[in-house]
Amino acid sequence: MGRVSQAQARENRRRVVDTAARLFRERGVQQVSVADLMAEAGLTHGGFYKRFASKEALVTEAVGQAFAVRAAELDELAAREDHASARRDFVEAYLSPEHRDNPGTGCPAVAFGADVAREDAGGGAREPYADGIERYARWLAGDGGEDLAAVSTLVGALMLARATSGTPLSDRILTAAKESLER
Amino acid sequence: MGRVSQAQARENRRRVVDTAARLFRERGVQQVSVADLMAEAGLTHGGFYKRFASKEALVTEAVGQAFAVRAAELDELAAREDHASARRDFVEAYLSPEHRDNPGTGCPAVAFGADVAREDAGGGAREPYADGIERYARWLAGDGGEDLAAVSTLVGALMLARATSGTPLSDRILTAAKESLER
DNA sequence: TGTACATCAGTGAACGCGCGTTCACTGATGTAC
DNA sequence: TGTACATCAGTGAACGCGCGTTCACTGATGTAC
Repeated sequence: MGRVSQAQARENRRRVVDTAARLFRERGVQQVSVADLMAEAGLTHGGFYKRFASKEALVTEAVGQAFAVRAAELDELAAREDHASARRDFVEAYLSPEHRDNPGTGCPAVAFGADVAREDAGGGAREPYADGIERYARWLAGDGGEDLAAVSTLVGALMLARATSGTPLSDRILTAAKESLER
Repeated sequence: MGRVSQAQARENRRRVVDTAARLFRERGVQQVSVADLMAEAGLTHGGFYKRFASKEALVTEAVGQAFAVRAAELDELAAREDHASARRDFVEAYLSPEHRDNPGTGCPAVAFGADVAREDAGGGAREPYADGIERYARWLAGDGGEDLAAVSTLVGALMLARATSGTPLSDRILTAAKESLER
């Protein structure tokens, strides 16, 4: 193939991170090989280590990227309507069957939770993860405080709904959490 | 070593399941090899397939076993005091730093959540998992109903506290969820 | 109760496979003049 | 502006390793008589 322009190289790298952010959330970090990932991004696996120090380094970037996209969505929602409406719309979308069934573009806190929890304390993904959670909590409170209980309810309900997906319990979890948060 | 008595064989099998229930929760299913597991149970890996159809089948048993132990603990707690006190004690213990820091003997809903969510809908672990969640929810309600929102808050807070463990945010999550559930 | 033998729990080496990572190579891009 | 050459993004084969699983074997247990 030969050398590729610097602009194209940057674009390729960006596409690898975006693809990782999606695939890691869909299947879990362990179930996505470097070769899978690169193929999905339209490249071969050999070049991976020209751009990333290791698979683990990519995980850190993918976590940061996924949270950054989410933060932008939250800001956009907040800009469009008053806080109470924005919060209601967000909770509604978060606890919807669509969100449950599409982890690839969904909440990084749920999708990366187990992986980050098992990473050693020194692992790089813990920092963007914690920042993302704080941001969720402040956004939900809306008054400068942080609503960490609401974040817990949202995240827990989505994880449980996914783990029980296919059983009638799954929808009941989403509904119960929604009612509890809109009270 | 030669043949071992039937009683000893049953005991060995039980120890493998118990060890799996602990190690899978501590490190995650993928990070525990069959050889690791058998060594930790004091056996060699070769005999594994005399007792289990596959590693996946053991996961299903380990999930069921972990939830069964938890259910027994809940029943014992409920037998000792009135529902309000039992619930308060349970929430307190569930959202403690000790529980956060000891996943091996802790809540299976959190430890197995990601693995069960990614298992195909036909996977065997989904059923014991969903049963375990229903049991939590009914126990927390105490009146014949089910408090799925409270389960979501508990599970979400524990997962987030583990993923942010080592940062000051982790303790704040536990405290916020506790206050929200004791209101 | 004692003996002979079949059973089978557990052993340890081996298998095939996929993974993360490395590396020599290609050839278009970027740059020095 | 045009030319010569150095750079380096991406390729594809190869590496070592660990994993889930299989299997021939050992020898104490269990049982038929």
